[in-house]
Amino acid sequence: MQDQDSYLAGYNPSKYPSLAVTVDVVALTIRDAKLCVLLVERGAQPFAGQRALPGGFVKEETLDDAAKRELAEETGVKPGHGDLERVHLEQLKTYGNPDRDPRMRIVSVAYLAFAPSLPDPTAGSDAALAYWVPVDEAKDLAFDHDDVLADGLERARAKLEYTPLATAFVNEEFTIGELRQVYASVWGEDLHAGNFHRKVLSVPGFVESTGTTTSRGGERGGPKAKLYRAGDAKLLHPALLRPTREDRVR
Amino acid sequence: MQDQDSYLAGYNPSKYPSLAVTVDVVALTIRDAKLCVLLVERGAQPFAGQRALPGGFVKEETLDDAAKRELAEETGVKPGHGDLERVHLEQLKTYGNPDRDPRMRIVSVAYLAFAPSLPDPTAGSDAALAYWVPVDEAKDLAFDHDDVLADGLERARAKLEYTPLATAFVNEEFTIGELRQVYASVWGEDLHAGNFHRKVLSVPGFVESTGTTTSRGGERGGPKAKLYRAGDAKLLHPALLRPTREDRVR
DNA sequence: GAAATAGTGTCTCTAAGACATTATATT
DNA sequence: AATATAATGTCTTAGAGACACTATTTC
Repeated sequence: MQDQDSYLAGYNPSKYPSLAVTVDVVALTIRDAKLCVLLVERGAQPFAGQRALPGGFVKEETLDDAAKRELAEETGVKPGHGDLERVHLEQLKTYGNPDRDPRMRIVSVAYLAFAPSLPDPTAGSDAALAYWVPVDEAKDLAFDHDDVLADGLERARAKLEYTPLATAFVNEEFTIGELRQVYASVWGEDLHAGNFHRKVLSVPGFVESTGTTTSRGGERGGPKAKLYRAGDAKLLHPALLRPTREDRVR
Repeated sequence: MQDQDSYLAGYNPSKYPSLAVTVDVVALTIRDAKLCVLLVERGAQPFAGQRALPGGFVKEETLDDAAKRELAEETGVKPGHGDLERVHLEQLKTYGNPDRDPRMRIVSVAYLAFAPSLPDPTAGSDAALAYWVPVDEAKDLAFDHDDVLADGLERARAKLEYTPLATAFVNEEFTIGELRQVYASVWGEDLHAGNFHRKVLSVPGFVESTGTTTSRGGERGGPKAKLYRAGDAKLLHPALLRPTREDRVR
């Protein structure tokens, strides 16, 4: 065996088979009350015609910056643009099985992004073949991206429970109903409107009132709703737990 | 911009500065009621004389296997040995800042290991300079390992709340008091014995009774304790939350 | 008016935590 | 005997969820 010291001192890069590090991004947004993921279409082998998560090589930059850059490139939204400022980005997991890419060894650091509804990438960007796909239609992705997406979805579902990240899916000002729709879309099950409302307002720092209301009621009736913005809490306490499902526990 | 397809097709490894992928392991155990981490001593520059997390280059193997191998090498416990079978290992986070190693770009995939008390590495292994250190004495580590350790500790503390992983720190058969000591050591605060006892037994699948008891009572008195083993739950429901601290929330 | 939604009220049940108590073992 | 620990009991309070209800808005 070698300790960290000796293997670093004796390392000669040319002795090792070449290896690359990429970032892949599971970018999630909500469109039409459905949770959607950003996918790109592959043109060439391997996996030609299949869809994949957006990603690319890591350059002379931090991993976080590489993920930000890839997301900006694929969505066609320039960094610095207001829309991207509000995107939450966090590292998800790293995938490095030797056979995950048939051509060479590629270690991919996956990121998870939560975004409010963003413009369609195809409109006015150089990301010709990127688009938002409802997550339940995102199957048979290239490489091991089915696994990456599944891990990203589970992380997103769990994070809604104990962090205020649901606010990353809505506009800066939002109604409690819109927030509830985020939970329903991500968790895939409806929540009781009354209880949800009371619960959200009772968690310290989750949301704070703007003092204003929407200019009109719901599309099919209902009163004007009060508007809120994200509060200063980093963790929800007490948490907002998913309806218990026995099969998640064992 | 490039989509994943074109950059892979056009990639020529020799064009890029060389880059290596390593795994580093935050291996935690409990010794003397204190949470300890496995560290190795560095002999050469950079960071000579400082301590670091055990780790090494990823070979022709999965990342998980690389972490298992490194842990076995540094602890001097052979894979296949009973002790290592019970070690819980999970991926923690990947660290890839361009300047984290002064010599070349190294992307390190950190792993987190929970182990029952293992033999001292120095005794009878080739890991001459590895030893267990109480986590509050593990400061000024080499590279960015202070950050890695901090992330690992926070992950461990959080995981005790909603998973049965505390059982990975104790023997196959254990008493409720031993389990409580794990929580106290990892969280750094004492727990109320009576309430903890009732709580653990009330969570379905957390522990199951062996029907036996310890052969003698506590060192300083007290009745023989019933023995338990880990149950089949993968998640604790309801969770065993840390005593609330306001500063964790904002 | 019919229908939908916002927001509140009420009730029940579970669970957390403070604290007390009993039993059993050790030195 | 003194002390420590295991295990259980009791009480209070917070919170989750079911459900009802009112008010307000749209079509």
